[in-house]
Amino acid sequence: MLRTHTCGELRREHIGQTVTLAGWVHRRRDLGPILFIDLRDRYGLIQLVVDPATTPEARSILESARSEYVLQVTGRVRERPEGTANSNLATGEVEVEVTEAAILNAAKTPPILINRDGGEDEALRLKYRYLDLRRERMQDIVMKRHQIVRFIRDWMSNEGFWEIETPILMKSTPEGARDYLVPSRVHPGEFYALPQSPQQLKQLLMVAGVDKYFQIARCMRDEDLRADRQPEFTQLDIEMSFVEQDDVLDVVERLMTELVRAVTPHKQIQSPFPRLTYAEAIDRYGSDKPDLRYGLELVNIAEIAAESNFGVFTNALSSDGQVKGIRLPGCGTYSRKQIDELQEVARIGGAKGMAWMAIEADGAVRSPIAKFFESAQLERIKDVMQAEDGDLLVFVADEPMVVAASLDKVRREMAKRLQLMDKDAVVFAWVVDFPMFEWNAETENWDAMHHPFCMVNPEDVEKLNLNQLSGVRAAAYDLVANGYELASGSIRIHDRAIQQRIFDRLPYSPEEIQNRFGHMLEAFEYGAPPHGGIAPGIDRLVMLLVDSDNIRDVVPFPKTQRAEDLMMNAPSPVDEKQLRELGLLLDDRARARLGGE
RNA sequence: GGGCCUGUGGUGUAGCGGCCUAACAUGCCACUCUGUCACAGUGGAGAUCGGGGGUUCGAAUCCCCUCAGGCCCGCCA
Repeated sequence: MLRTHTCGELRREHIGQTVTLAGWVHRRRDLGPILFIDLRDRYGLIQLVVDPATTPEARSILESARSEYVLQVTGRVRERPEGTANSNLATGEVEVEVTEAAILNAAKTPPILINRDGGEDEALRLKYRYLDLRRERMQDIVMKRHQIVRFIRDWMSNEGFWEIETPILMKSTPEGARDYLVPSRVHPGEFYALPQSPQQLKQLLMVAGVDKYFQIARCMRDEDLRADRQPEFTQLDIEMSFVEQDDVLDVVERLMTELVRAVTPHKQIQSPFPRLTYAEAIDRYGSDKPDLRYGLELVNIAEIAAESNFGVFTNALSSDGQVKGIRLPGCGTYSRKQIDELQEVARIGGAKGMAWMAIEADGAVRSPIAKFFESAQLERIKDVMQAEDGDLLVFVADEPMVVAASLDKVRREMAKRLQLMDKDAVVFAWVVDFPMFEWNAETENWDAMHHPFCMVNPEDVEKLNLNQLSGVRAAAYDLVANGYELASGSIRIHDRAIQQRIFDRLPYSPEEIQNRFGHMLEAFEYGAPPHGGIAPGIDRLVMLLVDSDNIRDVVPFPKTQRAEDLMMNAPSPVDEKQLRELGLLLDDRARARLGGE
């Protein structure tokens, strides 16, 4: 070893010992003859003192040491002189008097400052990610992520789950997300797909009698990125046999509760987790992943709106639409400009406009649409929305999904502006009873909302038979927390007949079904146990627990919004020879692009 | 595919038609300094303002195109 101790571990009890340390120059304070260096490693900082009076040799070696140089030093740990202790440092009561020093490696001046946090253009941080990761904040996140994953592995193992690896080279499944494809050299013209999730394999493991499976599984989806979405991400993949919905929820609820208490004890969580149906979540919050740290619930004013003379409201209602509003406490003094900004927020959700009523301090209603309402109707609106003097009421009238999406956007934006989110609260909730089918306007077909192996709610089997697909609920559930979808799962179909009835409703021909799912259907004929599972997203969980609102913070080597790795420069062109081996040719568009660069 | 925001010495910002021969902070270099800890002090180097085109007597500043990063819509079973 090049060291006897780490920089962060030295304390009073080491006083008098001769130690050898290795680390990076965090900061250098040259007072002329005497030189102080803060030496840094993963474990912390320690102050080195280099005094030419006692060790002229070491002093001259370290003369050239600059930020981020890698040093090895030997010296005696001693108490700092009276009055010079630094209480900001864990090692602040001691220092190391250097007697021997070696520069293990010099360093160019780094493009980002390791000893100062953030602020740079993120592209620069990503290009020099190995430097960014040296910073205290990033090291804390990397460590926290390790602790979380380690806790999960131990906990799941103790509960009797087996961790089992599944292939990365998989079969393409055209439904769902776009696959990342890997060409086969042995079979030119054929492709593997990287897994979007180990969904089918974990179900097959249940058929195999594994009973309780988990995996810290990497998943890849070739879809566009968001602040909480990377093209590759990590899931805690779970599957269990002979279980019902409550059994799966119970496992995850206990895991999450114990995990948060163990790893981030400063976070407040409530237990048991509240449960909302999908319909209730959409109705009250306009979202299937509501942030329950604050209220600002959606209120239906259809009854009153229907009696008004406001055409936008009455027209929406007469064409199966809704009229809903949100009460924004204390925002009655919003200026025209502030309201316009909010309208822009509502438009992002698809609304064509946003009506508003400001309640003045004396209770009077100030609103461009007030003239379409009788004063008794205005009072009823104030009443159902529980409006108080000084509030602002905003309304959207449109088809239900647009009302939900717009008011969800407004609700989230206002929670931010009014600072209603408690940073140290993690409010988990279960969203249950998801619809089984989703109308796809583009293909004009019904798609499986979760996936086609998802169990139908037994109460809705009759609707399935009658082909009333919009009302069929699935035994599918999500775990949400602070406005994020944290996990998604379902009880699966183990009954071949019901499975067939689901496939009958989906836009697949018998040949397609055989081709895509034949192996699953065949497996299910050999005694598949009733089973179900769920998959919490590790990245989002870490985000939540380290107070980050960006997934790139919690992924050591993330990709940009255009799915590039700025450090490695991936993706990149490959040799003609590699393409030939795989039987691949670039088309004109691809060649023009590469030639033009 | 679309909307919005950002891009000025190494880094972060200011400047938003002529006062810019581009300012400030920090970092970097040199010198002084024996108890600092974001050391201090003095001096110095360093950017033609993401790139291209245009408008103008004059462009970092206005317009168009383009590149890069971000947020969002679509997409994400």
